[in-house]
Amino acid sequence: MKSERMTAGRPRASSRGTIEDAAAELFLEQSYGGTTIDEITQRAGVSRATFFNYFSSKSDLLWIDADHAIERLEECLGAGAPLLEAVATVAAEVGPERVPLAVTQADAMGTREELVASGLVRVARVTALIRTAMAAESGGDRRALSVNVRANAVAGAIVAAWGAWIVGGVGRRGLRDYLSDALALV
Amino acid sequence: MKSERMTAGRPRASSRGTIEDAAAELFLEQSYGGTTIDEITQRAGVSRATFFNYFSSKSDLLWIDADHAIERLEECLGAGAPLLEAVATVAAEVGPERVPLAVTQADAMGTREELVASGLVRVARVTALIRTAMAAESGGDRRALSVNVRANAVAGAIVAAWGAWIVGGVGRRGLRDYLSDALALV
DNA sequence: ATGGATTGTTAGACTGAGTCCAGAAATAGA
DNA sequence: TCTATTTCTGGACTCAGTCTAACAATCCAT
Repeated sequence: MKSERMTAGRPRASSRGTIEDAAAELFLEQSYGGTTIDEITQRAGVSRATFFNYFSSKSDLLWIDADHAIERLEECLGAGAPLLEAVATVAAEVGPERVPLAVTQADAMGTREELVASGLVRVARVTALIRTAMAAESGGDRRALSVNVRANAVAGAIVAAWGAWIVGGVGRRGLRDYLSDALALV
Repeated sequence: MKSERMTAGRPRASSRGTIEDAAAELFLEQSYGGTTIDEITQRAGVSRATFFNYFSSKSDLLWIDADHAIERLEECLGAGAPLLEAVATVAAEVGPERVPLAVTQADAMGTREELVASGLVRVARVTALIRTAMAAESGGDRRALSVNVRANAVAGAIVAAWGAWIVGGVGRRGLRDYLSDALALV
């Protein structure tokens, strides 16, 4: 299902990782807004068109780890795991090294609109996952007001916990502790 | 404080309203993604640069009414009104004609990403307002996890109620009814 | 080997959003 | 009339994102 080399065709160069590394360097040197896709691909030694073979937008680079976690959550839920268990499972996989680039860039650029918007798109995805999972568990309509309200509350708690974990205690406490605190409130 | 004509300077042409009207027409004719800012300003009989005198981005046009409501909420909260009362006050001012363009355009737009992102930016603003209001009322730290979780939940309930009001019952029930239902759940 | 078929990579042109700036136009007040 | 102030305009510019046709590297079948 993944990138198993089972078929013909030109093999991928190491493009994806190279691009990620080049971007991370440049963002630290010049900030997110100050670096262009051209610069990233030049440093990566790759053509500009290749960038869009691997990422659909520049801001995707900021959320690589978050997107990975969201995919994992989707997998767990798709495999039939109950909601809170799936959340806990994914949270356990998220180590302290997984602080997304977006956060380190947040200071350097104030609250840039594009950063906020690209991050919120991820929040919306998580919320959608939770909504369908909750509807499935409770047997209710996915579009019912009560389901929406509760899904928003749970998603909000997860995001708040994740944010607190990042700003406050990546080293001190695990993400799971923050999560259980937050989820206890809803 | 507002736009009281008290000082000198060239008076504004009716540009803002003209642009809004032209945009609304074109969005209905061609969809949001299918119309350019050039087309909007041409139909409005105004230069392209003028557009950015009145709006900071194309997607602002989709959220004019929502932004107005958010401003009102901010005013009420700034005047010292308690949170739930301020929300109710603003909700009472929102009539059925206030269904934002964004919603009518949701179908017509091929990729809804931009629409979602621009809408979520508004959600984030509301959440920020609620967070500071809640911190002020409870005397807690605005950055505390509990405050964040509860603010997210309340904001999520408001958004869910607003969405249900739009899709389900603009004509049948008032926004206030949906709001009280949703807020009762958190 | 030879020749597809398939997939990754590239160059280049193109669209459109958003920024910037210098200057013209329209007003109020001195 | 002159000046300060504000809006409006045209044009040039940067950059993200799309698209396409060609090129390169691989596998497989003949």
